[in-house]
This record gives sequence, C-alpha cells and structure tokens, in this order.
Amino acid sequence: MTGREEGLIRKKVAELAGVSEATVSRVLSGGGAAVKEETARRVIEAAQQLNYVPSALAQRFALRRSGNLGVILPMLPKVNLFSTYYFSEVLSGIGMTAKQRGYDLLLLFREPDEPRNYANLFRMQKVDGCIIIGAQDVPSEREALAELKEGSHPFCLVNQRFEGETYNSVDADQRTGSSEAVKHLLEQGCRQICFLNGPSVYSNSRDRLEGYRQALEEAGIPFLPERVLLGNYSRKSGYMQAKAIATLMREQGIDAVIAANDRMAIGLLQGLKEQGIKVGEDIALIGCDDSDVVRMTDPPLTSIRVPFFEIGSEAAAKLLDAVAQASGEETAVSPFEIKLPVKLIERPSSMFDESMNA
Amino acid sequence: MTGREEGLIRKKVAELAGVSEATVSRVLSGGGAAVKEETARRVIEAAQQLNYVPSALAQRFALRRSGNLGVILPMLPKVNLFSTYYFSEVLSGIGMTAKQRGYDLLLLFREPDEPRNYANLFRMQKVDGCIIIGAQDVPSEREALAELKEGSHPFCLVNQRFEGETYNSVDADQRTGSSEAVKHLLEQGCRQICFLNGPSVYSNSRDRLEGYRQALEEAGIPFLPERVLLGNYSRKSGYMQAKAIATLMREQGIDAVIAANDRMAIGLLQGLKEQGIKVGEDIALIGCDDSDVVRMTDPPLTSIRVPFFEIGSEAAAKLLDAVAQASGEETAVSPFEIKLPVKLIERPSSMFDESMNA
DNA sequence: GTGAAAGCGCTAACAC
DNA sequence: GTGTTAGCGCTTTCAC
Repeated sequence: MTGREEGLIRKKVAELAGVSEATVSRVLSGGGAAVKEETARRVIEAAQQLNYVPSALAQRFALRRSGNLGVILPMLPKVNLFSTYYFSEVLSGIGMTAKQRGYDLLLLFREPDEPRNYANLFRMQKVDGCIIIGAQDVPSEREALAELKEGSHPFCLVNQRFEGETYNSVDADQRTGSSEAVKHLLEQGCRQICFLNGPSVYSNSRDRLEGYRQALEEAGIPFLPERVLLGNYSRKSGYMQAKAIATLMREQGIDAVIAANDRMAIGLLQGLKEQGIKVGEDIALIGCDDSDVVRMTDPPLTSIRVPFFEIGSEAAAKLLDAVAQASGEETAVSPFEIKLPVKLIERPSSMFDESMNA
Repeated sequence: MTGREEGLIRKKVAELAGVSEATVSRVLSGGGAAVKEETARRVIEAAQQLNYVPSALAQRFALRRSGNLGVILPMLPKVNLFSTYYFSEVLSGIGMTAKQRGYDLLLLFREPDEPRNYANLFRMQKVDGCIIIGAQDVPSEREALAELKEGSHPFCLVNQRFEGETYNSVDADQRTGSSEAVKHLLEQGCRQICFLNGPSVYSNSRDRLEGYRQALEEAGIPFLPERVLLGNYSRKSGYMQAKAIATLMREQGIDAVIAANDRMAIGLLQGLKEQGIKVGEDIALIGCDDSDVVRMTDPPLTSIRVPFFEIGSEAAAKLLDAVAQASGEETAVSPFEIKLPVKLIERPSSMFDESMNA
C-alpha cells in the first residue's frame, strides 16, 4: 500500500504494450532512440491505463543529474532586512523559468550562523546549479564562492557582485537609478540632498551611493560625506534617522532624501511625520525598489522600480544555459554579468507641484 | 572535471581507512549496523581528507525516498491575491522545520490553468509529503485531494478546509478572530458594522463571516446580509468598495468595517480617504493578517494577527510525523486538523478615543 | 564488526 | 526499431 509497486508496474506496462521495458523507457523519456510511432502509441496508452509514471528519482540517479535548481537564501528572521516583496518577486521569476525548462526548485534556507558550504550541495548532487540570494561581501562568503568556482559548479548571484572576482550575476543598474533620482530631485528644485544608504557588504549599496555622488558632481553640486546616513535596510533603521534628518533640515537646509530602499524610506516617512515634517511639502523623499507598499503610504512614495521578477527569471535562464553547457561538453561556459535597467516612478512624495499628484 | 569522480572517491576513502566500501557507507549514513568506534573515526577522517560526501541522489534512490517536502503554491500573478507577507511567513515556517528534520524543500508553482495532478508528484517520487498552500474549494481541487488521500499520500492543507472531507490541515481560528473584532468594535461604541469578505472558495472567508455573524447575534444586533460586501482579497477590490461603504454610511449610519484581509482594508482606507472620510474618526476599520504593512498606513490599522510562521512550521512538523509513520509501519496515520489562535492587535484605525493612539 | 553481493528503477551502449 | 545487458552509487541482507 505504498502507492507504488515499483519496478513491477513498468514491467506490466511493457507486457500490456507488447514491448520490452527498455522501450517503455525510450518512449516515456522521449529523448532516446527513435521508436515506431505505433509502438509509442501503444506504450503511452498502456502507461496511462496502468497509471504509470517513471520515477524521477531513478531517472535522475541514472542520469547523474539532480534536476534541481537550488536557491540559497538567508532564513528570513522575524525582522526582515530584505522585504517579502523582494523575495516573492525574485523567487517567482526563478520558479517560472525553472519550470519552463523542466527543473525543480530546491529551496535552501541558510541560517545566519550556518557555514556556507555551497559546494557540498553539488557534491551531494542535490542541485545541478544554484542561485544565491542575499550574498554578503564577507570573507566566508568569498571563500564559499571561490570554492564553487574552483569546482566549476554553475552558480549565479542575484543583486550582488564581488569586486576583484567575476562571478555570474544578474543585478539591477542601481547606479543609474540613484543618478536618476538625484536628477529628478534637482528638477524639482531641490539642492541639498541627503542619501540614506544600507550596509556596504551589499554591492548595491555601494552602487547606489556612487550614482548619487556622480549625479551631484555632474550637476556641479559638491558631494558632502556627512550627508550620507547609514541604515540597515530595515524600516526601523529608517525611522531612527528621522531626528538626524530633521536636524540637518534645520541646520543645513536639507530639502530631499533618497533612501536606498522602500522600507527605510517608509520608516523615515513615519519618523518625519511624528516630528511634524510633511514629506512632499517640507522635504522630498524617494525610496528604492518600488515595492507594493509605496502606493499605500501617505503620501505615496516616489521610488525606483527594480524588475525583481525579471532578475529572477533571467538569472535562472542564464544559469540553466550554463548548466546545460557544462553537462554537455567542455565548451568553456561563458560567464555573464547582467545588469537590468531600473525606472524612476514619480509619486507625490517628491513632487512639489501640488497639481501633479498622480 | 565534473567536480566529482563518482564511485571512485568512495573506494579511495575505503582504502585510505582500510575498510570496505560498505563500511564507509555504514559510518557516513549513521543509521546502519554498529561499527567499531575506532573504525568509524578512521573512515570519517579519510572522508574529510578526500572531501567525500555521499551522493544524496544515490542514497535516496536506494532508500526509495526523495527526502523532499513538496510545497505547492499558486504561481503568484503580478496582481497578488495573497500577500507576499503571507507566503514569506508560511514558507519560512515550513522551511525551518523541514530543515530541522533533514528534509529539503521542493517548491512547486502551479499555474492558474494547470491541472492539479498532485498524486503524480508522489508517483514520480519527487516528494515524500506535500503541503498545499492556497487550495481552493473547486471540483478539480477536490478531485486532486481525493486522489491523494486514496493513494494514502501524506499531505497537509494550509489555511483551508473542505466541508465533508477530513484532510490534514493547519489553520488559524478565523471565526474567533472575527468575533473578537466585532466585540472590540462594540466596545468602541460602534453598532452598524459592515463586513468586507473574500471569495467563499476559501474556507477562511466563510469562517470569518460566521464569526462576524455570531458575535453580532450574541450582542443582540441583527445580522443584515446587505452589510456583507465582497472583494477578492486584492487591494484594488477593497478600494473599489469605498463608494459603497460611503453610501452605506450616509444612508444607514455605518460606523465600522471589518475587512477579511489587510490588503482590502488598505485599499478601502485609500478609497475612503479620497472621499474625505477619515478612518479612525468617521469610521472604524479593522483588517486581518496583521501583515507588515498595517503599521505603515495612516492611520495604522487595527488587525487580527495570524501566526503564519507557526502555521507553516506546525504543518511541516505534523506532516513529517505522518511521513515517518507511513514509511515505518502500517500504523494508521493519525489525521490532524489544527487551529491556531489569532489575536486582535488594536491600533488607531479602530480607536475612537484620541488619547489612546498607540 | 565487517566484507561480499544483490538490488533499487532507470538509461544507454550494444547487438540483432 | 527494438531487445538485452551493464552500470549509476548507494543500502542492506547475509555470511563470516
């Protein structure tokens, strides 16, 4: 009553179709040698009748490929640094592509203190390739990735790159995004712009800062390091910078803030509100990610739209190409470092012209 | 250069440790026959030295268990009916427990029009058990679940039950939640309470409605069907009911609304705001889920906290117990229908006393 | 305690 | 085209 009388059922299908078990496999797995159409039809019919499906477990074992695409992500602690929006979108994108290409998705949560033994996933044949989300630029991560590359295990980073190394990655063009945000603010008449960044263990943080700096300089506005505040991408960390921003407004006439993600922007928005500062009137505020929450705040937040779903699907597509190549021939797997464009979505939080409220 | 010289390496480990390959397996897989401690030590050392890990693929094939816990969920369309918060929490809960028990998580996205052939997942030996998220009470779903039960494949529903069937499930006590919401509103002095529900293909919708109805009747207030509005759990559907609510306020003196989830509540909040209606003053509003966004709205939303993480981890725990039983002996797998308590979190949207703003 | 050998359900030569 | 057969890398009797 295990629900499967293994082995026996394939034989029955073979008998019912009047062929050998090998032919049953040939028909059902499609790829193999050509089979007479009539034979194939009979096999398929027999299999349907007996409710037979080949064991993926046995197939994969015989083929020595797991058929799994691994997705490594940090175990979301209760207080998320990454937003649920981010994960859902990236994961959906990966899932959709993986599915199209016949791969299953193996979700691998990594606990904060857990060693990063990514290579073992390949040695254990749990995955044929893996996508790493939320990688950090710390020594243990670098070691783990180096080991992956050393073993020529196909992998791809999402939204993270490592200086000095060329790993497959799919990322958003955060630098340009920040620049666009600055330009938009300048058009609105802002001149004293603060930047609320996240930790620099994420290359995205560094990219965004660079875009901010560069756009300022291009506009002939000096870049002042004291106008760069630091948060950790959580709402709370944004909230806690409200006092600092209020002070800067008073003392230096700050008239705009760009936050490196929406969560911090929302925290900041709340903090400023509590201090009686009106975002969209007293000060402009721009977030980043264009997550689903920015439409729900008051005022709605201008934000930089990042195509997370596409980042996920692109990462999966390119990685699975690499997997196919690697398992095929020794054709040197072509590395990729892709950057997808972002787009500034203007909303009232940064629009000083009342009539333009969208 | 495949990164694994399969088979050979195990033999080398055996030689290095001065034992047979069988003993290497016995040591490394733990479970088997007793091995002398000294021998075990040598094997482990040799394995470490040669960087050998057994192939999970081969192990699972030999054991005829996939080692995977399947999680079936609807492919999140761009316009989510379920919130990303919901999925992230449930998934994290499942992931944490699965990991503790040595199971891997196989994510199975189901596209809207895709047939629900859950039983095949077991026939293909892709999973040893599966959790179904977002199941709907429609005929094809019922068929698919009946087939699972028929084949005695271990599975568990999350936040959904089917009348007339007893399937393993872990759910929140939505009925009590709605009752508490009503009672809270009555305490605030509200008497004319609307209910904005979601589609009845979800048992949770029916449960919430029932809690609402019951609490009203217990308070001696008549239940009026025309005060039950319908949305589809999306923000937009909540937004679109704002006009209807405004009308009811005018014509019938409606003074409170309970929405069946936060997304609809937020949409409604926005819609009411546009009509110049002040939530928390002109009308009370309560959401459901206590997702991360309810703290970010203006005013913050009173909501019913649902322990999604715990629902996920509990579902995984109970299901994996069942899997263990099923694979062990024919000890009738004990079914379970668990309901976890919810908790009303009071915030300004339903507090008419100004001084109590939290 | 440990080694030898059969077998898990499939794929892929290799014959015919 | 199709049948036969030898593995895939493990686990697990069964001897010793």
